[in-house]
Amino acid sequence: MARYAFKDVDRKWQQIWADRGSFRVAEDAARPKYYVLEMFPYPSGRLHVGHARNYTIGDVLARYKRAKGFNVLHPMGWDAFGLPAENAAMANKVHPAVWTEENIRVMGEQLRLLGLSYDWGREIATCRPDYYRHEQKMFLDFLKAGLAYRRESWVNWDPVDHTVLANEQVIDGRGWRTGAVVERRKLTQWFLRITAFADELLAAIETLDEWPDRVRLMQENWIGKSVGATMLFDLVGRDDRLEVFTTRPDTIFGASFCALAADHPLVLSAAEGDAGLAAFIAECRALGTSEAAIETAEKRGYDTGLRARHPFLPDVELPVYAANFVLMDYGTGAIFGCPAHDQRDLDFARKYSLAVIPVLWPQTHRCYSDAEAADLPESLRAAFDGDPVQTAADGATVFHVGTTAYSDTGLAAYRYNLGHLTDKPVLSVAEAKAIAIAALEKADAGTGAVTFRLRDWGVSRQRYWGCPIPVVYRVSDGVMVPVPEDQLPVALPDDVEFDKPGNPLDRHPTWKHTTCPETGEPALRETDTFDTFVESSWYFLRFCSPDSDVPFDEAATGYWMPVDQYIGGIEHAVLHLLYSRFFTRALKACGYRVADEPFARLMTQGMVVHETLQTAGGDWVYPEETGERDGALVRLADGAPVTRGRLEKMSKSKKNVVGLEAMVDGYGADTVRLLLLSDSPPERDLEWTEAGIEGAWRYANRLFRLITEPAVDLPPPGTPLPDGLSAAAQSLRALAHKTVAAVDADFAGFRFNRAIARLRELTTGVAEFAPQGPADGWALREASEALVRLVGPMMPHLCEELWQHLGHADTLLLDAPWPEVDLALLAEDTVTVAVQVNGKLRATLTLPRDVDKAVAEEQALAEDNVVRAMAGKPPRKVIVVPNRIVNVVV
RNA sequence: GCCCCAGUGGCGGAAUGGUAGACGCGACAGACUCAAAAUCUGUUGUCCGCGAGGGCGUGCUGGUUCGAGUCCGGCCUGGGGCACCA
Repeated sequence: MARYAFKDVDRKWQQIWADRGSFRVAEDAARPKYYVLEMFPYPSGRLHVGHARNYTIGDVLARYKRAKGFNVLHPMGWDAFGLPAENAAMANKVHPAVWTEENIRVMGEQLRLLGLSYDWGREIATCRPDYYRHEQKMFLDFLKAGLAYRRESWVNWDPVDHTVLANEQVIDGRGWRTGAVVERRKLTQWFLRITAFADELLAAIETLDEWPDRVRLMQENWIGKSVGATMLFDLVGRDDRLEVFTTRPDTIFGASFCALAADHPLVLSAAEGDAGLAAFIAECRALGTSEAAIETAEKRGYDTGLRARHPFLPDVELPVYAANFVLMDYGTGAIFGCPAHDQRDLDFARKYSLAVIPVLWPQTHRCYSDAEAADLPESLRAAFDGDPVQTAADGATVFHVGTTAYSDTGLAAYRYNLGHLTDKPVLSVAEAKAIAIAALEKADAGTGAVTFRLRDWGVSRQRYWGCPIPVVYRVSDGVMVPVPEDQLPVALPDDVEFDKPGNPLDRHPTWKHTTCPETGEPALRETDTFDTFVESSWYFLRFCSPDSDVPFDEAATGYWMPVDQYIGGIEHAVLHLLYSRFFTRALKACGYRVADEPFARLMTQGMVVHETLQTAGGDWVYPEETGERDGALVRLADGAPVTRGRLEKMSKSKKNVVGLEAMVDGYGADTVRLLLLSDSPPERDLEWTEAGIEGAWRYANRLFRLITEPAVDLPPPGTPLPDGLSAAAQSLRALAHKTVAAVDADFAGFRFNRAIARLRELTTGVAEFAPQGPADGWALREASEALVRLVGPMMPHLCEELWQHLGHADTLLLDAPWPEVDLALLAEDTVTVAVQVNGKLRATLTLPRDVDKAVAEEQALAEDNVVRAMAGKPPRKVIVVPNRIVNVVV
């Protein structure tokens, strides 16, 4: 049995592509361009099959577009700065640069094993000075344009290591290395002014109509535009006023308290005379900086003793709480609480026994206050806890807020006609908001306002392995001075130690000591480095002109940009993609010529997941550490029983990684590629299984044998269509042409799994084809070539080999055009029509295409099974959908 | 807590509102073989029936429709994101 020698074949064609420079590209105004980009990887170590999925999808598209006549740019590089390199440095005493470059080397070799059509001449690594010096230049431009600035901001602080922790390094509120309770601490940090573009970034989402809806929605929510009002409350016994932001100014008459972030200046000053409050603030700070941690914590507050006067009801004084659920970064860091109409406020009010005052309710209902509700039967009161709207025993509809807030927006009855601000008893919430805002403005107690959830992008990191921020601080007066462009790059020093915690740049004996470029006086360098998202916010521009002396050559980006198809994980749906969209706009504001939107089309692929193995104690176990004993799976080292756990994303920590190299070594690149494309639609997670790779391997061999052992001698390539094709040959032609059309559509829509299913059907069609006469070899060649050409983007090595086998000695499959579809072969003469009785299938009919409706109806009603199902009743109605279905309603 | 996504045979999945389960995996039976592997052929949602055929079936539950896996409402379960992981 002939097997395909994948090792030789893979090596042979990779060598030929490399020798011919097949994947080198340059701008060519005569041809349409297509820029395919997969999110570049962090060089973490070895590639596993999960990485390979992303690149395989991109490669299929790149090869497909090339066959369709496009000038395809398909580059690859390394997102090479980041925390893991420093962790490795601490754990293994290896320099981050050495560790990273070694990983790049190994992963580059592994990527090459897959036969990906990259223009490797454009490879970039963001940790190299010839990349990051351009980033420093752009930062200086941002600084000049006012798009970069410094202010104080909170970080997670490990009090034992004296180091800043990433959210990832905070586990259950404790530092991952020291186990010490993490604090929030304020540092002066650099920010990029992404909020300057908040409205623009939000509005332009509408133009991204080739992005997945859910990514667009996530970005919208992230930017989080809220229209509402800022309000000013007089503070009892003080001169200053409290400013709060609200999206529901119409509920001001239901206010029963104010709540401030624990770090609000008013809280901090109140804490000076209140040890309990100071302790409360400390507790809030121990929650860390992540929103998830803050929002999932039990809602708690502390009465500051301050009292805020209601802007419209001078007699009403609201208690002012410090609260752990109010975020200092959002709005003004202060809210008023209206418990009846906000669930979180209600939970808080019930906990601290604050008033719950409904101000609006469904217009036809009777509203009960807490006091009135107390007299109601227990059953009805309990019902209000789930839903404020209930039917009383006498049939009346009543309204009372128990433990569920009423936050519907629509037409509503407003208590006191919104405090006599209007004559109308019934208003829409939108009208009521406008009335409340007008009244606030008239009373000089507030104004309409828009707030965004989006915050400016904090880019300072107190770490070594990142791009240095190119500014210095003069020692004499502390003035910040940008490093002049001609002194770039500010390069990282090589001689650093990781034996102590904290930022090695800050500890370095000499690096930070320099002179002021303006005065020559002693100065200290900024020792913070950039967030690694800064590098990935513009790498797609650098790929267009990777050797340019400027950040990017505008002629090159003018030709290649935008990226026509961007491919990456959904985990980047917000940050990376939003930062990149911001970067193009910020660059434009600095005078660079660049399109607003960097990525025209986006596809987010799912993860590759794999079975995990775990002991009862929860230890993850490598498959090779286990064995069978007495019919049970155990860990060989200690005999502990091992169970198959759930499917997880491949990761070192879960010990479920399937190495790419071993799979390519065992089955060849094309078999691995086929499995990654065939088993799931690309957006969904894909389970890697042994059975799956075996199945793909069988197909590779089947295809190899099919083409290398044809049922009949084929005419030479390019022979014109002969006369006298048999009926079997005609139907093989129809199948081939239908498959081309369908695969074309599948590729365009990223339905690779569907395309492969169709190609398997064509494979079966070719295998089962029995030539009837001398002319039939022509149809077999046509179908075989179509099959090889169509499978080619997915299994490029094997198909090049088969293409050669089909007699194409001089031209590569890579450069062969996509097959043309003969539309005349697609139309079928007859169709199968389903016949239903009352929606249930009772028969199928074979009818001429586009037959008259009356004929279809007549034949349907004549079917035995249809007659039986109608049980002698006359048809009340017959629906005929041409070429599809006849539904008889009786 | 907030936001998002997904639930279809034993498994991965297919199905412009129109024949649910394409294609593959697995399983079972058979062919080839001394035997095994590989390969090839057939069967395979489930229940009733000798058969013809029929009942049930796309997480649950209501609705729209001649017709719902698909559209709408209410749930349930699982997964992802939440600003210093990349």
